[in-house]
Amino acid sequence: MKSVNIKELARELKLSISTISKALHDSHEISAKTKKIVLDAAAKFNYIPHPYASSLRGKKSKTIGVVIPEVADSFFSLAINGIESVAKEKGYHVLIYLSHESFENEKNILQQFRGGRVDGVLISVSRETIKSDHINDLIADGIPLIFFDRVCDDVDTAKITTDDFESGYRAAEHLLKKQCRRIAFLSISYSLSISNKRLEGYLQAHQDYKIPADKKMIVYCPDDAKKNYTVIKKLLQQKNRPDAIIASVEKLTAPVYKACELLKLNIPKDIKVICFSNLVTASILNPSLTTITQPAFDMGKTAAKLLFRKLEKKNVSLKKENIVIPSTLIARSSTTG
Amino acid sequence: MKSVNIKELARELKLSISTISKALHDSHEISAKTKKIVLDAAAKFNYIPHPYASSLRGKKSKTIGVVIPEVADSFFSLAINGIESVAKEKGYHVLIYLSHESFENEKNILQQFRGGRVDGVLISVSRETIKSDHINDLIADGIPLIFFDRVCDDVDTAKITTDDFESGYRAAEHLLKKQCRRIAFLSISYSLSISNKRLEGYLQAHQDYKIPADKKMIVYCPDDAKKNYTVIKKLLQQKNRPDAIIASVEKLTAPVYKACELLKLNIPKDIKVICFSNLVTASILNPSLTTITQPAFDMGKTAAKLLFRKLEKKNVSLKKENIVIPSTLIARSSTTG
DNA sequence: CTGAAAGCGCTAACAA
DNA sequence: TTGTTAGCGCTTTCAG
Repeated sequence: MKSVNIKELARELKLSISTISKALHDSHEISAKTKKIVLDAAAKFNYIPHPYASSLRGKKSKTIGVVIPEVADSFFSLAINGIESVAKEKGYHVLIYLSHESFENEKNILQQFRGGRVDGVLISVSRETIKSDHINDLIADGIPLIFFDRVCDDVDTAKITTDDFESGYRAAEHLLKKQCRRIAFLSISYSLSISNKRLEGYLQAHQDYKIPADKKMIVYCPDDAKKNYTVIKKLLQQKNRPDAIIASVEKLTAPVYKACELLKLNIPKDIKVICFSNLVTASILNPSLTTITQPAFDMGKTAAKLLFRKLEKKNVSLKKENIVIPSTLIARSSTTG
Repeated sequence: MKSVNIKELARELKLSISTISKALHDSHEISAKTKKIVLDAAAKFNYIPHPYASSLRGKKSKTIGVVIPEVADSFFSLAINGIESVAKEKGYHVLIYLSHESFENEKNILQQFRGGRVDGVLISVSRETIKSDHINDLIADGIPLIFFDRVCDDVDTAKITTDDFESGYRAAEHLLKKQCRRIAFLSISYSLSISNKRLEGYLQAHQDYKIPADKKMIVYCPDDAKKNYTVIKKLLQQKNRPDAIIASVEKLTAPVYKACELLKLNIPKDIKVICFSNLVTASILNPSLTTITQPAFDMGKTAAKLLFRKLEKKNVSLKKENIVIPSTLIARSSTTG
């Protein structure tokens, strides 16, 4: 049956629109009897409030915006699951936007948010993002925004991250302890928080273990599977080739394995591999892959929870809020032996 | 700078609200000079129209709803990419809802859509969905809805699918030609369109090749990784165990590989495996996995394009519209030898 | 070419 | 306890 609006419902019941509205909101100024009549009729006539009318009136959209670089990635899809689980519980709706790793896209998306489409924003910035005016502008407009995973350090708002420095350290340490001496680090950005912190951890481990880190072992990979394959192949073909690889994101797993296969480099004998990854298939790869597994679902969930806390209570502050949820190194065959 | 609304902009320019609105919409009744003044001021004062006010007035939300069973799945995340690519081009926003394979959830989500939150819907139904009243109700309310991948056959609206029957056939044929005689088929639902069509193809191939298909080889897997593992283990432990497995969805890959590993069954020597999968890692699994790869991105893109065609021209009909985009069998080591 | 005014569907202050 | 009314921000007749 066609659904009906509040006006039609009022006409049907010969009650005023406001009585209906109040009854529907269980207002104390409405008698129990009337409430029941209204509720029954609402069900019967299939009344569904127009969300945008309420939003316009009430200045809240019951919608949050989520901005991520891409969705075809285990980390981000699991994070969405976490976000969705709490949004659903709170009766909120989730608008998802993909920056596709482009700063320009990200800027346009955030600009749109300033019109009132969303009550709050959860973002993991693009690999290109170095300026943060677009983010500060949004926050200045009164839209609460929380970073998860990929943050802008210079923006003073809540950040949900994992222990990137420590993870980078542990990854390098794991390999150094296995006597690797030329550990390549595959980064995806010169500016990205996660890349840099993971890299710093990697460097610190080298320092602590008194192994010099070769600048040539730090390689930047573009956002293009084929190009990455080429870059990695070149890295592995140089005369002083690495004896281990740390790939800082999941996307790099396949090109690394492929390149090793092509060059007949045995993992782990000729070269050891660790990836930052949430791939379910890590354990059934050939060979099974040692991973730094991030708490993707939890990070999304935590970010969303905090956002809703802010949305529900005006006086909650997001400033200086920094939650770090640790990642786990899971050792498998790609670094064994 | 704080963004401004149309009223403030009007006051600022000493023009009427309606003039501003018309100028912003490039109306022919406004002089070029005024248009320029308005546009400049809009940029300067950072005017962003309130989307919900426009929606309320114009009866269109510029938003589409996407309902999928889950997002942490290569097929669906790639389909989202396809959908998003055209939504972005059209200036539409994408609300994503997860049914988590629950009919109840799906029903609630669609019920919400009846209030005017979205202009159109793209859906891939849950594995539990057998009734389709919730879908017909929505369509009856005038919300265009298009199925992609998982459809309800009894609903007369557009459906974007892949060639499930043929894919099931090809998968079975591929294995039958390699002398497999006890091919297990791992299904995820008794009712789901994709499961049934793939299964029918599988059965047809058996018939064509004059190989009897054993009912015991058709196994239903729940939506739970651990339980699936158990189910598959049991399947492989029976005395007359299968010599091949067709897994009808990506999620089943890991449990199949794990179970084989545990039972020391060599893939492909002891048992061959094909999965319906869009996993990027298929080619680097141990052994590399023969897949039926679906045109996920294209399916999402095609579904979205058709929806927008409908949204843009009222006279487009979605009835009897059936687009089938073929899948590809990619033979790899899991079925070789 | 520009402006006044109605109204999209809803909520809430104020009246009755 | 119920009803009247104003107005959220915008678009769109209709007048001027």
